[in-house]
Amino acid sequence: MSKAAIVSMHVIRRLPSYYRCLKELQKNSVNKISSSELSEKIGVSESQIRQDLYNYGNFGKQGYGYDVIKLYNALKRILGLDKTYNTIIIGAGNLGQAIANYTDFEEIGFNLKGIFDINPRLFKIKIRDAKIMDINILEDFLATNKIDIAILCIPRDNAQVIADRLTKCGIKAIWNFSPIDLKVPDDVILENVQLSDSLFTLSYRLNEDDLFKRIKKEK
Amino acid sequence: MSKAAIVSMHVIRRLPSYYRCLKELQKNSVNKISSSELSEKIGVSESQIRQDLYNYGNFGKQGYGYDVIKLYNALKRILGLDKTYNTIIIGAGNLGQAIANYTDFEEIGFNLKGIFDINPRLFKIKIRDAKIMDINILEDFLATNKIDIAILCIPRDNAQVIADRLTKCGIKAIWNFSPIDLKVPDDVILENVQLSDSLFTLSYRLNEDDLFKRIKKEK
DNA sequence: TAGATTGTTAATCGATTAACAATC
DNA sequence: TAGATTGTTAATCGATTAACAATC
Repeated sequence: MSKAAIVSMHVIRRLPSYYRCLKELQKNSVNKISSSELSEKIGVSESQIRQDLYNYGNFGKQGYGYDVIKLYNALKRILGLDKTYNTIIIGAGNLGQAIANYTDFEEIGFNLKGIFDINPRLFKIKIRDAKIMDINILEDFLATNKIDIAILCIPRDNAQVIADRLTKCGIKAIWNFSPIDLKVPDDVILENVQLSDSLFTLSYRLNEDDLFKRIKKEK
Repeated sequence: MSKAAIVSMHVIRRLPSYYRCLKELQKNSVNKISSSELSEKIGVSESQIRQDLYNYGNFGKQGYGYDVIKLYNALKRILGLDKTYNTIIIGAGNLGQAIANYTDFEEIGFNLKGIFDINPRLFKIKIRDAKIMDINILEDFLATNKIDIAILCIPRDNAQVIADRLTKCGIKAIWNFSPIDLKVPDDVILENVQLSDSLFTLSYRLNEDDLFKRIKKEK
């Protein structure tokens, strides 16, 4: 089991798109927005937007709507984006390197402190400010560096073993790109990005009409 | 709007983890599995597994359970993984290149036919079998090559324009990695992988306890 | 004050779980 | 035949939508 959230995950997963929208509005110097205008932009009902925000407090004014800057800052705080986080990447393959190179995350406060791999040929290579290190020194590294988030980009087979080592060292959040349903302790936050699951969902939907035509015929 | 699915997306998004599990079982030469055993492995209730499968037909035997190979093949077919797909990647930045290099997708039938970018310095570079080409020839390329899925890995600002060009050329499925809520015609399938949204959800959850302590205090 | 829009409760809808008859 | 487990309907639970009082 992974840590359970207080608010429904349905709500939580909508917050980033609210945040993205408010960020854009703010950039465009819009001062004010109503839930019905937001609804149109984001594709979520206005009722749901108000209901979602209601979980966290009152950010609007009756008869007026929401002050863009105020709501933007509220969402930023709610999402924990007013803080910074130290991260490490496990696995310096294509995906690991791509994420290491993706400077957008750095800009918003996710600071990459190191990369780990088993391949000695990669050791001492630097990706931006982060060294690629031997996975064998993982425990030592974590004992002397305060890391908030471990980003797992390794093949399926080793993923659970590495996850166990990470949580044993006190890592409290794993961003998992390995195609496996990891088991982590109750107090650890696990966020999965299953690229292949996403791709399979796409191929499913490309075929759904045909599938049901075939199912109908077979009856 | 993007194309609506026949079966609930809740069900569809569980199918890949069923598929992954059955693939593993098959590899380990397990012959038989019951919904309650599957439930334990996947972390979904046995009732839900039976209910989900029920959408697509009857794959088990009363008093016995499911034949692993039979259910595996059924899921493969349901997910459309018994076919092959031609893909292109738009955007040869870090993420685009990482996906291009990710041979796992190729092995299961997603064949990369080309990569497009605006940066002339990248043209003619090959990533595995796929050339990086000028985005200006996108329309020509699509007129002469049957492409099933476009993988969008470009910055936010151009994403909608490129999506419009793709759908105008008859592309019926977009796997979108750009951090933007794209608008596509009703008959186009849009599958989003919002990496930053996923990371924001993670930072939210790292802070949720504190957040609610603060909210409580403010009352 | 009148109009607008939030905050918040109540009603509805849909997804999940429970139950059990069918049947291997 | 007895035991087990699916297929399938019914009951429950939770999420979304609707409604409207509060109030700017």
